[in-house]
Amino acid sequence: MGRGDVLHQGVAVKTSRPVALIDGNSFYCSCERVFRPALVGRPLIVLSNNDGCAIARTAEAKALGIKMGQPWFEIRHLERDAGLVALSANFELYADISDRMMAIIGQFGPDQHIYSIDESFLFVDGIRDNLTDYAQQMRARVLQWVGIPTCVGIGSTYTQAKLANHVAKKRPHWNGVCDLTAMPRGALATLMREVDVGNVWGVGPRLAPRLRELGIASALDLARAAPEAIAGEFSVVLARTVRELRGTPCIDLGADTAPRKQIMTSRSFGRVVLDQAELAEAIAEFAERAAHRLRAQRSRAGALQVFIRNSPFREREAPFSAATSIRLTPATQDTRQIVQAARYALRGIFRQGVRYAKAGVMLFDLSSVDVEQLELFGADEPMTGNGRDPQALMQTIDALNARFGRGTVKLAGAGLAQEWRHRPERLTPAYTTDWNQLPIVRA
DNA sequence: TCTGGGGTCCTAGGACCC
DNA sequence: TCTGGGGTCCTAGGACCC
Repeated sequence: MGRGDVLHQGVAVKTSRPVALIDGNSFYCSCERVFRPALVGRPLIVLSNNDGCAIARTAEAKALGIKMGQPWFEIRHLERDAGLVALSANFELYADISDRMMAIIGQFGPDQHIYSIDESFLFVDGIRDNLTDYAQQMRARVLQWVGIPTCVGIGSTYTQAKLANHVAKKRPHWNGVCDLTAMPRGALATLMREVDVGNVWGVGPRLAPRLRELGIASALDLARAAPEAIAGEFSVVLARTVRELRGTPCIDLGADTAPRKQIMTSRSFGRVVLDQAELAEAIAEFAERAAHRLRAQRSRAGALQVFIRNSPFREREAPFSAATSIRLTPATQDTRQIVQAARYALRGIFRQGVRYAKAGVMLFDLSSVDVEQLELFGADEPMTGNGRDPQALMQTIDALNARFGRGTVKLAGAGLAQEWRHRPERLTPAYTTDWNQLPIVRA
């Protein structure tokens, strides 16, 4: 337990502090609009990695009835019929704009928790201003400095802040900021009664119908349920949500610097893959990328999993999905060993005649490289500067790729043609991260 | 009919999040 | 014809131990 913690019914919880959740409106779409202002006011969506489905929609696109995750082929007629604009996801751009946005928000308080590419929690205790005014200053600065419109929700817990943010987004009269901590009890109850239980953070599409069957239909109903009963009927996780809705902090988001516990690289293919050799190329590529991300967080992997599958959407094909895990002993961060292990795993699960649509490699049992671990019965010597250090080769490859661009140096096994790879067709330039793609501004 | 009583560790799968 | 890619935590059940 740290400072500021208290014991609550035998459970350590944080004492309540007002916390704000700031997030970008239709974040990916807003990033695109920064560099193409002509898109402002038009219905716009950003498509998933495979140009497969909509993963971000502007208000105008939502008004056309486009759902989150809706397949592109179902809505592409709107391009012609309703002036819809669809762009391929430009994650390089979004990540860079996210960094800038988060840095600005961080100027408004020392205790910021970046939760996703477009969301961060910021503790706002000790602010002398009215919190709504403070949040409006934050929105104004983010909008002016990076061009991203945002909304802010403020509550006594993360779950309340999420609820407030949801309300701020949905109801224009809040003007983008909703502060639950400033509301009288009665007004808070009225507001929570109007929020569907399915919109509560932590209640997904499985739990919401089960809750409604029990007569728990709104956020208020859930807040008024007995946590013990909820824990029994559902889970301790949902019971925490109940307590959080009531204003008792129960969720610990952990440190932003904590390394990932698993690293996955997977892709749907641009076309059907039948051939084992081609599948092996893709697996090698995924393993190489996963290994790179592994080294970036200074970890080793103690195990690896490979999975392959056909499309779950093709009804005339029997569903096929196969996966296998193998141990990496000793744990490694060497691309060559990881690729070799992944190829070996593939040989164990490959089946001829399947029309493969997707594959992936997952690394887990991760441990820090900063803790030296030798194999108990192995002949390993500690890796010192004797010129044969495998880590040195990996560092050199990573450094070359960092300097000259991803894929400059890679293992031959990943293939050069990569016909399985999907080529995005509607990709905007890397406006902010590539000298050759900087937008030209004429005075 | 009756068939111990704890523990721990691991894994697969389910729920959620963005 | 065409349907994303990451992550987290928790639970239940089996293997195994004494």
